[in-house]
Amino acid sequence: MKRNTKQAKVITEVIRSAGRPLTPSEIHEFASQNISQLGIATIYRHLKALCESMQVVGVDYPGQPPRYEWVDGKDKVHFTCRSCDKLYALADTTKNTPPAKVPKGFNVQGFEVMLYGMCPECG
Amino acid sequence: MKRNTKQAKVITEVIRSAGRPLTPSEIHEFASQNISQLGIATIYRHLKALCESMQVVGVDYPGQPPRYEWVDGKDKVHFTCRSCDKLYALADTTKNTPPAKVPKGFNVQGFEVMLYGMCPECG
DNA sequence: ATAGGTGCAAACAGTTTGCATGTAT
DNA sequence: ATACATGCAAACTGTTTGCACCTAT
Repeated sequence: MKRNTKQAKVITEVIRSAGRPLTPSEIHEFASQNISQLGIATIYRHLKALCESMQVVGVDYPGQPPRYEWVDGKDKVHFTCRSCDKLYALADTTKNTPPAKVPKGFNVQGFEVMLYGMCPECG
Repeated sequence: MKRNTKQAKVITEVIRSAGRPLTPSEIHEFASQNISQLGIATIYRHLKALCESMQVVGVDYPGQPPRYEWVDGKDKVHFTCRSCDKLYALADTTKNTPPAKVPKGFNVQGFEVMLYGMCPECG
């Protein structure tokens, strides 16, 4: 994706300004407010490219659709509410230290933490 | 799934003895060695039931197919190799303490850690 | 005997791909 | 001018469902 097209700008901006991980169809929905006729395939093509260039990262949780969020080097901790299924990005309080010891031979380059429980709204 | 059928026994045993998270088609493949004609739908039906009864848990990682593993109260830390894509279940060395602080109002009931990097075979 | 489980095939949802058209460079 | 991106629709993959048959209770 080397060209600075209208679609590229809008899709990137939607993900960057969301503040939380979005599903492909959420991204499509939001970006469509600026570009009618926007095809869902274009979303997937940009997501793939953005993931490969490490600007966007996927966040998966069993039983939920895959989501994607902008990488700012901070949000590696997520919280899923067991009641309302909302997914929150929390500040990384672990200071880039992997929160677990690993056996010899494993070389840890990055990590992700998923917490689950009850969010403030669900109590 | 209240009945103790041949399929239930084999599927449960495959997951329990695998020692690592398996994809639905891996489970199907292994269980088919004992039961020919085993339908993939039966795998999905049992996986759903086992997840609901908390005996099995899903492990998702972006870009990879969903996997399922037996819950033994220990394996909450996983390691994905960026080179060969194998997924390892590591011993939980965090002693059930969530490896991150959360804002007020969030009630953490459980957590999962995903590490990624190079495994001994690739590294 | 009967409620529940199974296999099969069809339906479904999410994602990817082929192709003709459009557009940034 | 040309190589790349887009929209559309068709193809594909993984998962779920409807239904007739089977089996553990």
